[in-house]
Amino acid sequence: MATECKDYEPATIEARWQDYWATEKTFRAVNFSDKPRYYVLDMFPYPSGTGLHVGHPLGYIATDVFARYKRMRNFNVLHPMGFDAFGLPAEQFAVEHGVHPRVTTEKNIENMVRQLKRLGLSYDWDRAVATTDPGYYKWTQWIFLQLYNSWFDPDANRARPIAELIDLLEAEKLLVSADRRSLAPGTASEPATPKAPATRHSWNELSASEQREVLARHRLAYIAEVPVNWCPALGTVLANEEVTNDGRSERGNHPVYQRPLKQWMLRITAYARRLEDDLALVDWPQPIKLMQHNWIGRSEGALVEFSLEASDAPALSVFTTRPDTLFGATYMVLAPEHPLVDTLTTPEQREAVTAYQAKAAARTERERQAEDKTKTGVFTGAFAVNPVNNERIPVWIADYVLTGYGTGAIMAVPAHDERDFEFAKQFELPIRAVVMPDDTWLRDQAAKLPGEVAGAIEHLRSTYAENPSEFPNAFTGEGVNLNSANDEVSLNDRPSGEARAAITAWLESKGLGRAQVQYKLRDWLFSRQRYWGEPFPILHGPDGEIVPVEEKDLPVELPEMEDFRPDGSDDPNAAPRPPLGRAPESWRCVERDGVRYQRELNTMPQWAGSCWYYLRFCDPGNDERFVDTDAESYWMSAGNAEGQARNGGVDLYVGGAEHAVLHLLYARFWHKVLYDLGHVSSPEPFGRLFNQGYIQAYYYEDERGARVPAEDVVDQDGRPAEQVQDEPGRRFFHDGKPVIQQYGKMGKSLKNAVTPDHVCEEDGADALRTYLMFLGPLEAMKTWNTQGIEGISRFLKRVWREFIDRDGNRNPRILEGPETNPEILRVLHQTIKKVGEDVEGLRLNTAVSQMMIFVNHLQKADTFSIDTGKAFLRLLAPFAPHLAEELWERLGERPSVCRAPWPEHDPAMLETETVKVVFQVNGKYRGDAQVGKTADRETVLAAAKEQPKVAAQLEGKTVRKVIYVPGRILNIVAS
RNA sequence: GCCCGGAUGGCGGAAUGGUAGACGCUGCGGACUUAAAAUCCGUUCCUUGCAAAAGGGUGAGGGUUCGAGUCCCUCUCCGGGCACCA
Repeated sequence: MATECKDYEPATIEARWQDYWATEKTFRAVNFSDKPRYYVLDMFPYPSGTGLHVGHPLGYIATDVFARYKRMRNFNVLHPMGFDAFGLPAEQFAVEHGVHPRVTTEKNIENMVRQLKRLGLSYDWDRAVATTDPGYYKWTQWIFLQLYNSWFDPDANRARPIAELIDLLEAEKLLVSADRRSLAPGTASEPATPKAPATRHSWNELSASEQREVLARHRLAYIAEVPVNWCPALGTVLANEEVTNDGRSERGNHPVYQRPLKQWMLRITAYARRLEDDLALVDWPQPIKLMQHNWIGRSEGALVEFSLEASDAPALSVFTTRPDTLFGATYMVLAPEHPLVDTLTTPEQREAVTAYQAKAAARTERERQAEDKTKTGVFTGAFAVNPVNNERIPVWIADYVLTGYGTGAIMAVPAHDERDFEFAKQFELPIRAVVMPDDTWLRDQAAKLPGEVAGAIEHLRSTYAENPSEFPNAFTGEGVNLNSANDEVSLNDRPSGEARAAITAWLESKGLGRAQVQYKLRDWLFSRQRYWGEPFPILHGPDGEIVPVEEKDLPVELPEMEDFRPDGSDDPNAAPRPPLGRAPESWRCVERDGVRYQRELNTMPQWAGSCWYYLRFCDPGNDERFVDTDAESYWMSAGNAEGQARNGGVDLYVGGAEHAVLHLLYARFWHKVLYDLGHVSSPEPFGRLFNQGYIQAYYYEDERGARVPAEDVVDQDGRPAEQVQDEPGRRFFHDGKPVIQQYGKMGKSLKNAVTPDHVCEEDGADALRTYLMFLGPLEAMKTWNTQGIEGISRFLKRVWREFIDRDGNRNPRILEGPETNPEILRVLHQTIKKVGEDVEGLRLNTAVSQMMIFVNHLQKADTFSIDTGKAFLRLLAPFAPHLAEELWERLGERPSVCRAPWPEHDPAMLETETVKVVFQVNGKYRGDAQVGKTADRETVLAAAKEQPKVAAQLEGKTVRKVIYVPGRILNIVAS
C-alpha cells in the first residue's frame, strides 16, 4: 500500500495518496448520519484562464485543515467545491480567441480541478457543480420565478406568493390607491363624490392591464424604467454595487453613465429591515457587518409634506432626519430629474431649468465628482409653503439632491446642514438659526474668522441666533432649539431629540407628515446585455404582457450562436442591444395557444448563480427540486454541537472581504425569500463567516512604469530577486535594465504570481499547505516569500526521519508500548491541547509552531513510544495529510488516518510538581525559581531574597510592598 | 471628510495585564565531507562591558497600574470601506 520511499519524496507520496483518496472516495459526505453534521464552505472561484496562484488556495487550505480536523472529531463533514463560471471574462476571452465560452470555461474548470486536487484538498468531488451547467441554472431560473411570483407583505414582514395577494385584492381586503402605486387595507371602496374623488379602487374594477401593473409594483422581480448605470464599453448595465465610487465599472474600469432604461429589478429594498436586523443572528467579522450596515444605510426621520403655492399642484414630500430643524427650512431643492419639476416650473424660468436639466443629465458621476465643492442649481420660479410657519419658500433644482434617495426632494435648512449652507451662501438664500450650538463650537468658529467677532460667549450666542451666516460653517450637531414656535407648538429651549419627537407628533396630528425610516439600499438591477449568463425564463406577449416560462419547460437553455459578442460602444447614447437579439428566431420566438411570444433577451448577472450554490451542494444531483428539503435541513438548520451555526446556515464560510456587499448581501436576500416561501429552514445562509487576507508579493516596474515578470528579475550580483528580496542594499534588474521593487496583491496584473504547481513540484503539496498556514494569522495580509518554505520543508523531512530510518524501515528509536519519557509525554499533551484549540479557532499559524516545538523535543529524545508517534501523526494529518497517511500506514495502522479519532489531551499530564515563579524588583525581571505548586508567599519571598540579583537590587532599599501571584510572579516594590 | 482595521528584530510573526521577540526565514560561527549540497550543533533586538552584569527597547507623546506590546487619551503613518444619502 504505502510507497517504498527511503527518503521523504513528496512527489511520490502525494501522488500515491491522492490516488488512494480518489479511489476510496475517502471524503464523500453522506446525507444524513448519526454523527453531528458540519458544513465547511469556500467561496467558489471563477475559473480563469490563468489558473490559480498561491494566494487563491490560502483560504481553501485553511478550510481543508478545518474540515479534516472536524472529521477526526467525529463530524459528518460537507466540504464541497464548485465553479462560478458565467460572466464577463470567459466571454471576453472567448470573443478575443474566437472560441465558444463553453469550451474555454470547461477547459479552465478542468485545469483548476487538477490544480486543486494536486493540493490534496479533501473535497467531495462528486458534489462539484458549475453555475453554467443547464442542470444547475435550471434551478437558478426556477428561483427567479419564485421571486417573480412573490410579493413582500409589509405587515407580515415577509414574502408571500403573489396568488395570496390576488386573493386579498379580489376579496377587497386590500384596495388599490388612485395612482395604483400602493395598497391600503379596506373593506369596501369609498364611493366617489364630486367633492372628493375616489382615492382607492377595488381590484375588481380595474382592467386586466391595470391589474398587471398593480402586481408588477409588488412582485419581488419586476421590470421598471429607472435611471441605471449604463456602461457602453461593456455593452451592459451594471448594479450599483458594481460601480466604483468614481463612476466607473468595477470590472475593466470603463466609464458608466446614468440613463433611464427598462430593466429587470429585484426588490431587495423590501428586505432592507431584515437584512439589517438579522446581522445579529450571524457570527461574522465586525467590519463586514459594518460594511453591510452602511450599505443598507438605515436612517430614521420624518416624511414632511410641503404644499405648493400653485394650488393645483400636488404637495411636495421630503424626507428629513432632522424634523427638529423644520423652522429653519428656508428653501427647497428638487433633484433635476424629479417628476414634478416640469409641472411647477414657471414660464420665466423654464429655459434655465431645461438647460440645467440637460447639463446634469450629460454629466457622468465622475464629472460630478471632479467639479465637486461648488454647488450649482437653478430657481424653478415656484414657491412652497413651510407647514410649520406658513412661510413662502422658493423651490430650486440642484444636482446635489439625488433622485434615488428619499423622495428626490429636500427641505433645505442652511443653518444646520453643510451642503444647504454652501448652497444658500452661493445663491444668497436666507439662513436661519434654529439650534443653538455649544460654546466650544462657537469659540472654534469665531477663531476661524478673519475679523474679531470674538468676545464674550453671550455675544457669540446672540450673533449666531440672529445671523448664523457670519460663521464659516453650518452647525450640524444637536443642541437646544430657538426661533422654533408657531401658535400651536413650540420647540424653543427643548433639546434636539425631544424637539424631533414633538414636531413629528404635531405633523402627524395635522396630517402633514409622519415618522419614517429610510434606507440607502436601492433595488438590485438584475439584467445584463450579455450572452454568457442565465437566460430569463420569461416570455413577452404581443400586448406587452409578461408570461413566465412554465416550470416543466425549464431550463431555458442558451441558444447556440456563432456570434455572441456584446454590442459594446464608445457612444454613451447608443441603445443597448443584447446579443441574444441575434439568436435564431426558433429560439427567440415561442408560440403558445396560437400567440407568438418573444423570449426575454437579457441575461442574469454573474451574481445569480452564486446566490444559492451552497444550497445545491447539499443535494447536487436532484432533478426534481433545487434541493431536497430534508437534505437542506440536515446541513443547514440550527445546530448545537461544537462549532455548528447556532442560528443555522453554513457552519463555516471562508472567503475574501471583497464580497462584503455584493455576493454576501445578494445571497442573504435570495435566502430570505426562499425562507419566507418555506423552501429552506434557516433565516440566514452563512452562520459563521471568516475573511482570509490576501497574499502579497513584490513586483517590479521598469523606468516607464511597466511591470516586468518578477521571476525574471535579478539583483546586482545576478542572483534571482526572489532569493534576495529582503536583503538590504539590493538593486534589481530585468534584461540588464534597472527596475524598482514594489509591493502589492499577488496576481496576473502585477506579474508577480507564483503558481502552486511550481511550488508543489519543488517542495510538495504538504509543504505548501503547511507553509501557507504558518505564514501568519489567516485574516491578515501576508507576504509571499519563496525562501520561507525551506523551514517547512526541513520540518517535514525531520518528521520523516523521526519515523523512517535511512533504509526505509521504521526507525528503531520507536519503541512498542506506552510512552515512558515524562518530558515527551508532557510536551505531547501540551501539543494535543494547543493544536486542537488553535485549529478550532483557525489560529493555524501557532498550531504549526507548536508541532515544530514538539518535533524539536522528539529529536532530542533517544527513543519514543509508538503511541506518541501515532498521536502526533493525527495532529499533523490535517496540515500535511499525504505525509501523515504514509507514516501512519508504515507504523502498521490501516489507512486512512483521516478516519482516526483526534487524540484527547490528559490535563493531568500538563501538571508539574513545581512551577516557575518569576521574581521582579520594581516590576523588572531579576530572576526566577522553581517552587512547589502550593508554596505560600513567605516561602517564595524568602527564595527570592536568596538570589544574588534580587538581593543586589534590594540593597539599601526598604521593601514597601510585595505582590505575589501564585505560580506566576513575585514583585517586590522597594525604594 | 466620515467609519473600520493595523504599526513588535534584517524578514514573516508569537505573547489570559506578569521574563517582549515563541516558532520559522536570513545572517554569522562550527561539526561531518577531498569539496559542495544535504544534515546536525551553536549564535543572532540595541548600547556599554573581556566578562559578570547594567541600561534601553513593541510608530510618537501622555495617563491608569506594583507591573502595559496588551487598558485609557492625544497625535503620526499605512491598509480597507463609504463619500453631496438630506
